[in-house]
Amino acid sequence: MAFKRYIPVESISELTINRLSVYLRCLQQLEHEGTTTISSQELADRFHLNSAQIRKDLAYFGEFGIRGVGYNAAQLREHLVNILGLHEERRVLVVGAGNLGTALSHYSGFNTGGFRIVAILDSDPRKVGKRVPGGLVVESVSDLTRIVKERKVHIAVITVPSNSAQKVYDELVEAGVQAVLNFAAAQLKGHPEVKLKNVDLKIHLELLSFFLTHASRLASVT
Amino acid sequence: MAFKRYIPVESISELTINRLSVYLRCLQQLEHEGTTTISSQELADRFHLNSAQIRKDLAYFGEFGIRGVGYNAAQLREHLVNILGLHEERRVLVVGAGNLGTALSHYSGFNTGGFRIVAILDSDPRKVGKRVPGGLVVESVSDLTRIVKERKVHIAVITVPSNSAQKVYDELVEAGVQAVLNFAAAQLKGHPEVKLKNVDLKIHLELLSFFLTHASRLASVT
DNA sequence: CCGTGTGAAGCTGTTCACAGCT
DNA sequence: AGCTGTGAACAGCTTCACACGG
Repeated sequence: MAFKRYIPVESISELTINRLSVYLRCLQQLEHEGTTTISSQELADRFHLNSAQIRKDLAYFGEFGIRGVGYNAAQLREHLVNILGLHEERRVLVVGAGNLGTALSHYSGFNTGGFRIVAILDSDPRKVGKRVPGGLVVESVSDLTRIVKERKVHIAVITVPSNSAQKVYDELVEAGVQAVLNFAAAQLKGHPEVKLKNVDLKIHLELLSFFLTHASRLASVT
Repeated sequence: MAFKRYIPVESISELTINRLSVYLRCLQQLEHEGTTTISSQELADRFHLNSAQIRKDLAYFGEFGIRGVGYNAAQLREHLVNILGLHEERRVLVVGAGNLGTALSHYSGFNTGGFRIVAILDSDPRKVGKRVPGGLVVESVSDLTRIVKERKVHIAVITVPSNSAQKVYDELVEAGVQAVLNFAAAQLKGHPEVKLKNVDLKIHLELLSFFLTHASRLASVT
């Protein structure tokens, strides 16, 4: 572990972790622009963040700045990569070769910066054997357990219809994946030892719809 | 407006609105199973929510329950549809016919329950004119303004590369869209009168990576 | 008697403001 | 002199617990 951890991980909020990802993106952009040193205030002004919050978020993991100066951009980026565990390759399996699964399997964000999609599965025999954009060939969901074990899958992404999501989830856990990202609108249950993150894309549209309906004066967010 | 609003919309948190979407999904499932009446406690047990929070969230918008009994599932669903503004059709435009844009344009969640994708645009002449799964034909981004006006687009979804996101966003605002859902990893700025929601899919993978790295004892989350 | 609706309490997350280091 | 790191104040969100109405 390249950084000192000051407090137990369990007590760090997901909000903080998500912001670390944001800071990482900001630093990558700044470095790309040639910035070498940046203060929390500059970072905040540039990306509409709060400087105290940046300092507090970082303080959970160590002292990365120099008082009176600021942070070394490259160094801080490296620290964030380590904190987020992006220095080691994470092998990702996509289950469900529908629209979303196919898109994610060759979405650049899912094949860079520490992540690599190692397989895409589907239960539909007509899809199995077809090559998806990005180069992977769809494999059968009946080989799920074998593939998870052989390719040492860390993270599984579920993009199957909601009525088969629970079954897939149970198989994934049984096969030994360590974390699951679920895009199906289903309430998955039963395995507290595997980190599960549910993402509902429709919720964002419904939020916007709410604001359109009630807009007297609107405000930007996120 | 079919419901009474008790407090100003501006003071209702996005967290509450997002939960209303969740409650709506739960009710749809319950109705599908034949449930007609449900208490906040049952709803909470069934979907791992907090009953007081359900009641409080609903209380922002009216009194929908019957004391001593609970809520009528169909009625409450209808109220939520009204609150979220899903009773009127929302016309959605997707800008960017890459992997994600194409997937979203025929993702069922984006073409049901009040939403309808009316066009998908791209700047690449090789993509323009091609039919994407779902039936839409890719149109040129140079027709953006005309399409937004003619088809009365309410919501735009940005799935273009991050370096062209700001340009697209500015054009969309200029053309008169009312809300924007941005999937590009870019800090969009300049138009507080248009509701903007940023979604970063990679952030979820990075969160999972963090937990894999630091897992001593893991916990499930949403 | 039971479950909603809601003030009040408790908790979590954010921001302030400054001591301390460079 | 200036910016980090951080306790303390503040704000916002969640949960409790019970009065009230059906």
